[in-house]
Amino acid sequence: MPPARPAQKSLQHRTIASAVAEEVRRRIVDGEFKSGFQLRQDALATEFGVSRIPVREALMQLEAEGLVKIHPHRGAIVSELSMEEVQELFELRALLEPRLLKASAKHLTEADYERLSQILQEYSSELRAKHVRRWGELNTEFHNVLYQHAGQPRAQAIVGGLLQECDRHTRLQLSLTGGMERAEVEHAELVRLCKSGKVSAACALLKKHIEDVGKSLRNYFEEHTKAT
Amino acid sequence: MPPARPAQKSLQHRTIASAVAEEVRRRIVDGEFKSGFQLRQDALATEFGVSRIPVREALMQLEAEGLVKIHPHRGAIVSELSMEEVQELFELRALLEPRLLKASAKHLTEADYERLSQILQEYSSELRAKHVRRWGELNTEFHNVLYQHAGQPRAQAIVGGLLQECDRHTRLQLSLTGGMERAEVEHAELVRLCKSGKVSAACALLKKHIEDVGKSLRNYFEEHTKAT
DNA sequence: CCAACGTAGATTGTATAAAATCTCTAGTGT
DNA sequence: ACACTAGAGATTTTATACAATCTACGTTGG
Repeated sequence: MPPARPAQKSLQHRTIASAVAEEVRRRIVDGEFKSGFQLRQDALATEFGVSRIPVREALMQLEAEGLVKIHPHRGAIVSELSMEEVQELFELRALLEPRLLKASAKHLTEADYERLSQILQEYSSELRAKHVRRWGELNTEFHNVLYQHAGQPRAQAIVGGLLQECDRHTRLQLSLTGGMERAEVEHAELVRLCKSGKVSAACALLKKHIEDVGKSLRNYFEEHTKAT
Repeated sequence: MPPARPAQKSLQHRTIASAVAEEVRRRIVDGEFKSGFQLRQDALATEFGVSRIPVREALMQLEAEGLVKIHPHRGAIVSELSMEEVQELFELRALLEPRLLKASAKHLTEADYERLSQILQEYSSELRAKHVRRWGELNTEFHNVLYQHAGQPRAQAIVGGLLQECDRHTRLQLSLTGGMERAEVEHAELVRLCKSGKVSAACALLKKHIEDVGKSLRNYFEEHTKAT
């Protein structure tokens, strides 16, 4: 058995590029890299102790996900979305996610419900306020478990990207306005409806849930731009 | 004014990677690279007279568009979609495109209608049968012109990728069953409805159009797998 | 004879270095 | 003073070379 490798940055992945992508993605979603921030290949490569090739590839992957915008010969920045564009993300989610749930709900297994319960429990444990990052991870997994049996891999991939970006832009507002508590009760209700076979009711709730979060975000934005 | 550059492969682009991406994309959409075909970095690099780095980046971009599937350490192949997955693409289009048209229709300018007419005319010129490739290009531009004023850049980007893949899988069937003629008359009708302000009727037609092409493709597929 | 192992060849992934492009500033001429 | 050009520095893009990984086939041992 070879001794554990030096563990460059505690990143163990199939390729260095994917490891870098994961770390940079985390920082963007967590808000460490804010909108408009310039991502310089050299700086990232030096920090991670790798060459610039895998960094470039990581940035390209993140651009495909929409988190980064690359201008040829001018570098990459964390993508800046207008409120209209963020609203569009929520509209697309409200359109796509109920479809996925409708197709997936009846195929959810006992093990799936078990995992969903675990997630809901971890939500309600008191450490939610402390670890906003963990909350986002759980939120993503929650949705992925719900949709995994829809048999619509393309739609699920699209929704995955949308979720990630929505999370990034919702995070601040969520933690300030108590949106997380509300999301929790709605998520629990969602699982209850699915479990009892009321699929169309679950889909309607899901759609409303997404639309409400979007509206809430816009209201928050408008008040704060009017004030200042 | 500098004399036209050597023009390595008559590809003039901002970066070599994007030029390679465009050429490989064309070959995939045109069917020169069929589903499952292995895209070897070295072979492509040699053919284009470039190094493997821009080829790698081109392949990554194509993977983001869904045309290529990359397996780490094992290379890239032209993505193989099951009929179910192709049907999913059409379902997503049927869901998204009417939305885009609804938002964009009322903002279409005189110049836009001019361009749409040009496209329709080139459709009906008799060279359609000869240049299936050109038909696909026109089809893509037709939809892009229609949706450009929707103010939904993300949705339009998604639809752009979907269109490309649908084209690739529809092309053979279209040219054999006379689907192109039918598409032409429906496209013309679509423009007429938009121009006369009947937006919701146009959206309904568009949705039906997309769904019908999907069904037609599935029927064609089922007959040909039963026969053999 | 069959299965597990290991090595050779091919292919991809990464590092290093050179080339191309962009940005910003200083200088030049009108 | 102002616009325009030239060039230096910084950054990205591409080429070349090396390392890591996978695949296939032959070998060995049971």
